[in-house]
Amino acid sequence: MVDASSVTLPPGLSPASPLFLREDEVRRGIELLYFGYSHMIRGADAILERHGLGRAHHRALYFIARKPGLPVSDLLRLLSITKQSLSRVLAELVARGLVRNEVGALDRRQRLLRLTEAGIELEAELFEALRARVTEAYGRAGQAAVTGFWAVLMGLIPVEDRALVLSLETSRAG
Amino acid sequence: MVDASSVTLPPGLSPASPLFLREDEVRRGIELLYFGYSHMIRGADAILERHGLGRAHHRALYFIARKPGLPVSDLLRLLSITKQSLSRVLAELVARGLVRNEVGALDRRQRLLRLTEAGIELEAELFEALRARVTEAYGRAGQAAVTGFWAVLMGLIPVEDRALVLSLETSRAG
DNA sequence: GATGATGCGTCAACCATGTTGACCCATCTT
DNA sequence: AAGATGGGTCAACATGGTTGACGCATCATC
Repeated sequence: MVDASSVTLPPGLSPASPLFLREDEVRRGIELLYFGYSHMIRGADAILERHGLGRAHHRALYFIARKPGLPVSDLLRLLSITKQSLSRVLAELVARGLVRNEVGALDRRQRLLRLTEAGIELEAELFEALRARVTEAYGRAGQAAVTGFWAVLMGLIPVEDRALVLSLETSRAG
Repeated sequence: MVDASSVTLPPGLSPASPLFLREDEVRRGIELLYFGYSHMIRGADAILERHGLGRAHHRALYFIARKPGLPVSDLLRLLSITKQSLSRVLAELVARGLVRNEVGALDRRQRLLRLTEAGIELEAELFEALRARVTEAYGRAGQAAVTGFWAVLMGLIPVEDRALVLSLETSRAG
């Protein structure tokens, strides 16, 4: 349990009532999730197009940036796609000099993925597009709302998959 | 401003700190949105497959169920796809007897979309799959969290598009 | 009442991104 | 030495999107 102070609501949006498990409230959540997700993702499309890349490339770049040196198998699990599908994306990113491929030190069968300098630069540009939108939404809604946002979303993830998501968190001392 | 009581966090997830606009907190939001959305949507895949339908059909069914009698143009705006793409989906739904097509009363150029009895039944089944997941997440996180969840997501939607989302809300007297 | 704009449907070609299935190689494990 | 695992690759195909061009019925306007 965590104390939440206050949540600022955008105009037209009423707060959850005690009957927040009714069908209408569920549909509202589904719709907001759909539109919110769509718009956030769309925010990077212009940049991607300028570079001749698609959303699949963006997802791969994002996770490689997030976990530099992650093996292909980890990326496969994060993306929930087949290796055939991923290999096409990865091959293009490598060909464009955005991603690099090292042999694993512990297990030489593994291929550890990293962004090149150019890759880091592009991912930063893509991230900035998302960051602008997310911090705007965070800031307007407030700290308490953000905690609630996280809590509901984590609850939508099956328990057995949560460790994977938490594994992305930057470990920080303190 | 709305008072929020308390938010229950899943294990492993810390609440937003006063520094909740930092890069790490933004990335966490992006990731939770990605995984939460993906898993929610995936929850209907088994039903869809049993009926030989895809996610595109699901989206169309969902919005037609939500706004019975909506014109094709509204559905196009909700889905953000081209009419050529939608017409393929719609034609299949009509052929399967899940969606019906009326001529508009005010404007006879419009085609107003409705679910048939079979369509209503299927959509209810699909909705139930999502509802189970969403109410579970809502219930575990708590009412205050849900309000925050909505507030952040609405904030991610560009102001000019929010009316469209709000137009889906069931108007309720009182 | 002709003219133009609008809502919708359709043909065709193409693109992005996913799938299944089969097969191969290098490397790790036992 | 034998088998399991991580990864790459070829090929065929599915899904769901795009652009562009065109046609028709209907509405709105001068």
